[in-house]
Amino acid sequence: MEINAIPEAFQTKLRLAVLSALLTGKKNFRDLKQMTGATDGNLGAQLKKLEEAGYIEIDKAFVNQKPQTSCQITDFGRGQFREYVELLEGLLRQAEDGLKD
Amino acid sequence: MEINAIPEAFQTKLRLAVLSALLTGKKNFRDLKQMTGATDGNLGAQLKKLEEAGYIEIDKAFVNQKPQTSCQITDFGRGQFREYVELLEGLLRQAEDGLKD
DNA sequence: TAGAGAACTCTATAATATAGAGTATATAAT
DNA sequence: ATTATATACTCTATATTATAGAGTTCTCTA
Repeated sequence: MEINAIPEAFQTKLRLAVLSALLTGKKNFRDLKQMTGATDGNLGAQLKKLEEAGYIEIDKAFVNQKPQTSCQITDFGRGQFREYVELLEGLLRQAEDGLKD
Repeated sequence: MEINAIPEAFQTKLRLAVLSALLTGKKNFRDLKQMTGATDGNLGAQLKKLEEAGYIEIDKAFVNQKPQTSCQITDFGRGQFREYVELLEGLLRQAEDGLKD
């Protein structure tokens, strides 16, 4: 991953918060809404973007007679997240190793 | 730092690229323009935002009879960068420690 | 006095995040 | 049967913000 080509997934609070939440396991729409404080419309829109980009999978089903949308991060999404963190770590390390000026 | 309150500085390719570049030392306007591929107007605008937010310091002087704008990251900026990386590292670690589902 | 280079400022446009209203679907209550 | 309720949308309008690009300022040089 290049610093000049950071994926859009990491470029808004909301998408990043969703991905972060999903790192630790499946979450449903309701959970994500509560965790992020997003409105329905916005959350739906951003989830769709993350899905289209291959970062998450969305599974729709009826649970206890209620519709339930459950989301999970894909291997790709997890990998991209790791790469992103490693990129930033690398930059920080470089800087702290004293390559100043 | 909270996942729901990621600073704006980290929310666009350009600002993040500028901060990254400055981590390893001072850079002037020209350097940053070349490194990021940004246009004058856009770079100027984003530098201003970073400065207003206290992430960078901008120093204007004449060098070799030419105006030279040199930018450096502040301690605050560096600290925020580190916090941001640590936040993401923490999330990743949590996830990899097997707190799945 | 004209020209060139650097680094803007300003403004218009484009892109996109967000809010909120309305909608579909399935079930439960009356 | 009809109405109500919950969930999770879709759609559209608005607000925000990044970006491009033209024009401007400042200094020096020829």
